[in-house]
Amino acid sequence: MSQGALPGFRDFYPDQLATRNYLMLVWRDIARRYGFVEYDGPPLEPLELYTKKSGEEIVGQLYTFTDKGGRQVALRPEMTPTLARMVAAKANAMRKPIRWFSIPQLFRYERQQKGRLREHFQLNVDIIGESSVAADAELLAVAIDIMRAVGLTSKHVRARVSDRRLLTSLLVSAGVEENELARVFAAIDKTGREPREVTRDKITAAVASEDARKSIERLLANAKDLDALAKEFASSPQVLEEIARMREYLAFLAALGVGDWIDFDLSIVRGLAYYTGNVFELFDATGEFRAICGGGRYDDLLATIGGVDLPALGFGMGDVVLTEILRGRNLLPTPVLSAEYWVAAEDESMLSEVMRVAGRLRAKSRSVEYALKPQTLSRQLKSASSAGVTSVVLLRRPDYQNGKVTVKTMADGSEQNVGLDAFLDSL
RNA sequence: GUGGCUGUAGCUCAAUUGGUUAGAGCACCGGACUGUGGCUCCGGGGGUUGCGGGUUCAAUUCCCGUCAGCCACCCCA
Repeated sequence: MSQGALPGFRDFYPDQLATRNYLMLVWRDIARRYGFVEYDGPPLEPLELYTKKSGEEIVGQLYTFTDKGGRQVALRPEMTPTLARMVAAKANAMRKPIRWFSIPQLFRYERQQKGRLREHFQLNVDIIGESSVAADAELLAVAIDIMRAVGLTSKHVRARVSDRRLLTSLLVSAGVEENELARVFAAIDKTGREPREVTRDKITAAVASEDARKSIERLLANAKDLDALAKEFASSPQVLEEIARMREYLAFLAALGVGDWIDFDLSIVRGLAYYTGNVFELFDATGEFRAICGGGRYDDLLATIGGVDLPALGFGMGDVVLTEILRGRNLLPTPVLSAEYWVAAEDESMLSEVMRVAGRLRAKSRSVEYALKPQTLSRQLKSASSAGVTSVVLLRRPDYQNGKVTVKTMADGSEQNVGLDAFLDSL
């Protein structure tokens, strides 16, 4: 075997690149429909851009090196810090809310596995400078509309939504102490993926109060039932306020036409520490794939990174998992990699005439191939056929001298003798 | 970082209890069907059996290591 790409990195052969381009086309189109504009930043950033937010431990998962100027640099593992910097630099000058999206290639030095490589392309969609619930609904609608655009339905994909403010108010109301919250969050985040006993053990370890633990049990039992939670914890005004916010969010999502994709699920917490409010994930309904997309509100992050205090929310959607799902469901379009026309000549000495005709077709924006070496007509047609062109423009010496060519449609073999000029004008 | 499974041509797979120059289909290139493709037939290129050691008269086949891939854990994009 010859050596391939580095582990976790991909070679994109033409058909694979066509798939990637297709996805990006959809991403750009849907983002555009929602009024988002595209930006980009450098793939290489100062290391401290990432350590400032996440601490030193993240360095182990970054591609880092010292450049020739002695700077510590890293290949970007996520886009948000770059976004924060760019927005912060011109925050005052920009109309709010800012609706930006980007499709960066991101890098992470980790053991690769299904749906997760060391490099991927990720759509990032962010709204900055708007704290209203409508913004949260708008953001999630973008992600769901992308699912629709690639042919997935609400049966295939579910959006699970929650809100850390709601979860926090519920836990506080249940009697969990401030300093216990983080560990309870972590335990709840894993609820769907590990046995109930493990979750219970973790909560027992994290929470001192017996009563609080019992409340958490009831809370988890009703994690997908907003009405039940409202009833159960009706004594807390804080909880009721948060539930009202969630109801408004769900109502807005319905108004945006994506209501049937949504499942309320309090156990969605998301690993990233910087989420402050609404959080959501998009999952394949069969559960055999990783999350397609994840995001939420991070109102404090811009102040931390960029030094500008603006509320913000966003999501990331990677190309790897989405491509796997679409391939599994046979929803990837067959890429068209063939030229439209093949110019052939009956007479092997007519190569320069072939070139002239090819040139005129190309000037008409048509994609054209022809045999680069002298070949029999039989061979040329064989090549044209295997190249997959839809039509062959055939030159015969006497006809061509009279300005005529034969246009052959490969699908049915039909031929038409036409004037070259008229044919070109018809394109 | 931990553990399990796997590794033969570009792809999908063969190769009798370890036994002679590792085969086939598809793909690719070319020829024939005497200058209009898709069919058919013929031929060709392409493998130090992932790599490195070991056991053996003999290793694709057994053992060890290593690399890579897949899966799970960890962690998250």
